[in-house]
Amino acid sequence: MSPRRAKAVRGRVGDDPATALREHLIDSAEKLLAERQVSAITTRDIARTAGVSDGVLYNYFADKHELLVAALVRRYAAVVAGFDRDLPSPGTATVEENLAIFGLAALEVVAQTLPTAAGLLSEPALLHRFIDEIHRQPFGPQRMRQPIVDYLAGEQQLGRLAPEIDVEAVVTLIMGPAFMLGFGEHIGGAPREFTAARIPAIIRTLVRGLSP
Amino acid sequence: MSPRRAKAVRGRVGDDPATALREHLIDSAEKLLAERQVSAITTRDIARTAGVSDGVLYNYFADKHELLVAALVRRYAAVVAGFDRDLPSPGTATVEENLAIFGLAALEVVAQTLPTAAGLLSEPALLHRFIDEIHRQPFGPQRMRQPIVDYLAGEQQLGRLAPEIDVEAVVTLIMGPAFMLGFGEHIGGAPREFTAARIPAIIRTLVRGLSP
Amino acid sequence: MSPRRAKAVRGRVGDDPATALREHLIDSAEKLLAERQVSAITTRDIARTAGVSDGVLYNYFADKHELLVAALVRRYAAVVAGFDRDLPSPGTATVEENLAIFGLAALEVVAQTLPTAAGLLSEPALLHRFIDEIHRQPFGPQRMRQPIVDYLAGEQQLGRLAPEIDVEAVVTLIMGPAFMLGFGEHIGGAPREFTAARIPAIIRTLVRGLSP
Amino acid sequence: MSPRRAKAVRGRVGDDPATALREHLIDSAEKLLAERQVSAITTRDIARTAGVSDGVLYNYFADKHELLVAALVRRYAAVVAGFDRDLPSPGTATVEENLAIFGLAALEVVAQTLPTAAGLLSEPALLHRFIDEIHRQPFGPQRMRQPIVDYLAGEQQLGRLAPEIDVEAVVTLIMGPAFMLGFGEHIGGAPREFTAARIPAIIRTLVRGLSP
DNA sequence: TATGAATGAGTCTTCATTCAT
DNA sequence: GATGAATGAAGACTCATTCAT
Repeated sequence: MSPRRAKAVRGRVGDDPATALREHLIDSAEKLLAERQVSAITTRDIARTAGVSDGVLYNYFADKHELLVAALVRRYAAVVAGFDRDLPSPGTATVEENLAIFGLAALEVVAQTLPTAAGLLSEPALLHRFIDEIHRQPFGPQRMRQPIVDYLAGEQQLGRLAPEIDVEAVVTLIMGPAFMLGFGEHIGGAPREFTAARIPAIIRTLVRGLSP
Repeated sequence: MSPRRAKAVRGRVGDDPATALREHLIDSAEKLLAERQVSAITTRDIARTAGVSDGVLYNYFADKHELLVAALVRRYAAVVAGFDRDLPSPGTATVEENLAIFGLAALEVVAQTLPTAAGLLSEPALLHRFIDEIHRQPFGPQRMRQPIVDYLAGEQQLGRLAPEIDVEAVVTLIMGPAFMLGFGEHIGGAPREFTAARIPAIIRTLVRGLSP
Repeated sequence: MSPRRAKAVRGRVGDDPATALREHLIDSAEKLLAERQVSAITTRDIARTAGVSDGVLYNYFADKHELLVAALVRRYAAVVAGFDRDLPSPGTATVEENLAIFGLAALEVVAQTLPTAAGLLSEPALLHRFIDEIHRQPFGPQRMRQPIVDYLAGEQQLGRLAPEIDVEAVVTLIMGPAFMLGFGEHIGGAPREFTAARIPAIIRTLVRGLSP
Repeated sequence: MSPRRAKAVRGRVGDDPATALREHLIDSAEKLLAERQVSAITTRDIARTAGVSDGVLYNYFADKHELLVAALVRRYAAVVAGFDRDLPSPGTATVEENLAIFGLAALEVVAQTLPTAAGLLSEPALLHRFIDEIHRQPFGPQRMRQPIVDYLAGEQQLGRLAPEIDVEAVVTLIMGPAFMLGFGEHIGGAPREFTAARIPAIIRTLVRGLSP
């Protein structure tokens, strides 16, 4: 009565059978996204990885890009979720230590995200569809800045941070360096230990300011 | 009797005839690099732009990538040279004003460089050849940091900057945000006026520090 | 317990349940035939239009072509039936007026039939199956000529038409131009008003003959 | 100095080498056009028939349709040229004999043209490009009617044809039946001898008129 | 018997690279 | 050395047909 299921997802349980393969395809695309550039992923690769035939993806997605966008969103969501874990709360430890944790977390995110994001820049059409989709989700670009903003506001209330500080500027001063170091990992091949080791000094400098 | 020269470079003087066409090809590739993504540049485009035949490039370069790497290096050099222009000297104006100028210059560089750099990340083979080449040149990644380092050291000697400051950290705190804002221009379509307007507050926050 | 019927034909009465769906599929295909080229009709289109699943058609027809042939035959029958309506009888009005009516009716038939017939020519296999089928029906190609033949014979008996006339030749002289004008509508985009306006002069010329 | 030529056209002389392959490709497409429906011709077929690689055609034509249009035009031109041969002049033989010759010539043209023309109806995009092109040529649809028009006008001046006759109507009365009989050859498989044998009676009927 | 997802051969088109001239 | 046409491997996408459920 129901149509047959693809071999690849047979035995999979707890799924709506109608969407099991759709999810499986997104999984496969996401997996490929983790190992290579978007531009190097063909529809055939995805089908092979998923263990299904070449044409299936068009039963679930309008075109290749639609599938890739779904995979990119899922990947982005996973990374963002990882970022949230183990972030410090206002009032604990010292501000400097806490901000260093934020910096390291941001570096981690950048390292995981950058290759994909950069590859996306080479595919304007795909990029725009991704942007549109991400803005429709509960996590836009502000999503990752918010935890830092909240933390900083908390510390200001506790008096551990100057009240007149421009919070958004601070966020950029924390994430920007992480961004740049992450780029260096990819472009220059700098190892993580090296880039991570730079964070504390950067944060300390930021906290103390430059004046004599 | 010397061998025939391509029409496109005939009449060019002061060059070793053997390398005139090579340079001309690099010029053409560089021009295209300024207009579009690496991945959108075909060998035919380059030949057309150069006004020469499709096949010549293989007389001077092992393959398309080798030519592109040469063009990327040249482009990088040009951008770096532009960065050097009009940078402030220690002791002039205020430190905050001067650092904002560095920040804006960095943003400019990032904006000009990022699409190309990002495109490069999509082509690992090309990327590595570029990296190898760039490290062989007098300007590695440190090349752009150096002017800021020099400026900061100068201000330290003048006593306008705390002597114990970690100069490298400051450089990252200036270039990192520029980096990130530049990325935002491409990913999010933020206009230059908007990103540039953020620089002063960022620099001010950096100069003052976060402590109450 | 009788086997399940497709949702789309449930509640349909007075049919052999076993053939209800078969007929419904033919209806749907015929509907599509009226809207677009045979070559532009997919099995999926038919299934969607019929409101049934993609696979059913293979329970009733050997393949797509068999279904299409059935639909083509039905469509042809409908068009021919339309042709019969409102044809003039011998002895009424004038012969010239009456033949113009036949000419216009033929033009109408051609206009409705040609795109489909032409599309059929593109698919030899389908064409031959259609031809075989149509010859098995009570209406072959002669079916449409007969009303004209009968009318002409009637007029001959009434003495309004020369008795020595080759009736089959006249039929071709009426339908042929209609055929050609109908083709012109499709190939050249000539509007119906234009082609229809040519019929009277053609008939008049035919009736009068060419001799001085 | 000049680039190599495709194996397939090597040794071909009297051609501009630059266009030899272009012509060869059109030839090959035209050949295929003579044996099967437009819709059944793939780019690969053309390349194979031409004895060249799959991609060449895109060096000479924007796309598949552009090549097919060129082949269609050439084919149409050849048929039209054939039509012109051996047409009778006013004043020779009898009008009836001469018009029969026109009728047979038209039948020949239709027989050669119809399958292709019909196939074209199934491909609207291609059809329109063909129409546009044909209207740009010295032979539009009027091209084949003109010789008949000229002949009829000549006979009118000689007094062998009634002066008040609608010449365009006569042309349609000659070509229309040829059209229809030609269709019958394809649809019904009627042999040429049979269809050709009908022409004289049709012409005789046309010349004499229907009145008693 | 009906379902509709899965299959996979086949289509047009692009482009880096080669090589006869 | 320069030319630029020829090559052919890929890539995204369509759709008639099958078949597990």
